Amino acid sequence: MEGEINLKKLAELLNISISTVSKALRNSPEISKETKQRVMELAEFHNYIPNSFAQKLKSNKSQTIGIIIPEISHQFFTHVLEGAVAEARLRGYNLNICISNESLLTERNIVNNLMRNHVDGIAISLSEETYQRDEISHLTALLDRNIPLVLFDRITSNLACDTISINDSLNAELAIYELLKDQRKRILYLSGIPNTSVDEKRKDGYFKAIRTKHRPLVLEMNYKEFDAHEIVKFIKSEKVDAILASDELTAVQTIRACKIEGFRIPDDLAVIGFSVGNLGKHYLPSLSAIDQKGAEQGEYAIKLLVDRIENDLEADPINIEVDTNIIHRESTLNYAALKKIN
Amino acid sequence: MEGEINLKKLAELLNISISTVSKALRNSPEISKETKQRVMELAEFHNYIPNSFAQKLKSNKSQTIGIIIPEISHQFFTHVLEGAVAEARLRGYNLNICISNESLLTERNIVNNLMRNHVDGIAISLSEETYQRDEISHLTALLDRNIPLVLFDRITSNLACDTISINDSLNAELAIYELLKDQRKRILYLSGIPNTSVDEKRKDGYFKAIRTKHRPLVLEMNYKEFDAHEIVKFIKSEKVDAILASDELTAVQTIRACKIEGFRIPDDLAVIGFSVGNLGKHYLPSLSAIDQKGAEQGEYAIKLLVDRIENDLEADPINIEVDTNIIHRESTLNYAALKKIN
DNA sequence: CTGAAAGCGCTTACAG
DNA sequence: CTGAAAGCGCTTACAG
Repeated sequence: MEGEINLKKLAELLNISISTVSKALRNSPEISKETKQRVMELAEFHNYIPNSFAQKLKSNKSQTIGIIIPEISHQFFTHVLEGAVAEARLRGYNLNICISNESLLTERNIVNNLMRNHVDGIAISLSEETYQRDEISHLTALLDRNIPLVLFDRITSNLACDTISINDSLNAELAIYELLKDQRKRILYLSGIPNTSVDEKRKDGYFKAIRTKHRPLVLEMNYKEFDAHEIVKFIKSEKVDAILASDELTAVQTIRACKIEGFRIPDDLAVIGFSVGNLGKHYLPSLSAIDQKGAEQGEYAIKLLVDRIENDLEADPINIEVDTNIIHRESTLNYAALKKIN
Repeated sequence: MEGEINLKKLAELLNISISTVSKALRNSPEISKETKQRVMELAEFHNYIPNSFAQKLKSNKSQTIGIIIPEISHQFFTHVLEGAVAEARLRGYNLNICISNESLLTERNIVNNLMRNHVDGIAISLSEETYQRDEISHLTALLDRNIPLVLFDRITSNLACDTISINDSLNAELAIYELLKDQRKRILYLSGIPNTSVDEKRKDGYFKAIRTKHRPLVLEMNYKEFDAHEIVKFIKSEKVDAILASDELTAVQTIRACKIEGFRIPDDLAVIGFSVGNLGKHYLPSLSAIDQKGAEQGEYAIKLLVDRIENDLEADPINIEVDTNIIHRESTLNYAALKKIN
């Protein structure tokens, strides 16, 4: 046998037509039992795999969904992938996982590439650069071509498409209320992922909650350029006694810096961060955190997309808000209480 | 304009033949400058994107590489992805990222799917189940079809294909020598990822180094079912004074459990773990670790694969061992020394 | 320099 | 129940 086995070769070997082989393999009711069996057996024997390019060319459907995440350092996005992978398998779609590395150019190239590959739909969490520059023509191009698009987590309201997110603003607000209830008076919002929709919303929620009570304190410091010295200086000079951090990496790096300086967590300084991952879960003290429901966001993104693809939805964009909650852990309990728990 | 734009429609609009349009777009020297320009302009105007299915059907090349990782909780594998993504982009290949979730069945489905999609090559780190049951027929099937295959990190010698790895055994050995030099006498090898090639090799290295000096101590405990109580009990009863952990999650969970029990790290207990990620880097104490060079492994895997695909290599399998080293951090230094460093 | 024709490997409406 | 034929959208050897 030279080259790959295909329908033509199977047909020749069986002395029947290509059409019959094709129909037999697809278990068409047109074909007799005996023929089907002969065909199936030979196909099995030769390990026949249909050429998907030919099938896709014919059907013009790729049975593939593209998912674009902006980065992969925060475990949140790996949770999203886990949810998306599971749901895609369930629904019988391939998942094409892409990473934009927070770059608009890369994101654009990815989208073009996915279009060239005729994906049936795309789920995306916007890159920092895309959001900051509000350059979304590569995404409107998708909508123009009627390719279903779902934004998750890092979204924008400038696109008429489905979205999945948590209520970032409300969750920040609730976190601040908890800290206020604990008599914290100098509460800092520490922004480690500037230029993202979620950061802005979290900041908004913080402002809303804090304004009635105290003067707001905001510090912006990208988690990639975390400066332990600067953060400690700020906390000391502003007498910060609690922090709401925009993300897990920022929260944990802050706890570390402060513990080295002799701060007791949570006694001297309480910390809550957005996102639950291994980093915060296993830290000592473990990090109190707002669960962003990564797996659910990934799962719902695929669900929505498949429903759109298969035309099970109304035309109007759907905006899903995933329910969430605060996980209370050691970084907001005091050690006395902790002793009793463990 | 109804439906998608394609060569035929462009040709009609321009009143020239499909062949000429095709050649013009591929910038063929056969075509005149003027024609090329007319074609390019119209294509641009209509946002023409060639149908990749048709192109791939014709060329029988997908320009795509599949990469399969077993899980995504350990940051090591996200490092691999980062390296692979960058190298694939550089070489002009698409990367199809897949996750087997440590399941043989899933891994097999992924491989079949990648085959159906005619990927030009596959890079894989074996799932736990695949390795444990030594069920590799889905991978030999690739070799039978002359589809280039590269194993990375979690490899097996039962496949005649290229491999990328670090010297797990030697690195474990060296780590133990360091602990011995520090006068540690009761050194435990803590295995959090049982049934993987890397775990076995690390254990081998541990045995090799420890045997001449002390009685070996091995404890197997999957990182997913980490039991703080049990580990502490073991450490106390065996008077363990140092640990080599097979992975970062296991190492960090152990440090946490022991610190809560009052152990001073590293004074009472020194810890080294395989793999460098944010978890160990930001911990307090930060985790001394063997760098598994995730990004390099991903990068080399793609490099090798592309070289194979483009026939730039000899037939014999190539086994690359990536150089690595121990990152000395706080979990193996004592705090007095640490004070001076910071 | 341009174009007609064959072919990549499938699927399916149609004929028998 | 089986098969001949057209077509999915490209590329390219060949003819002019």
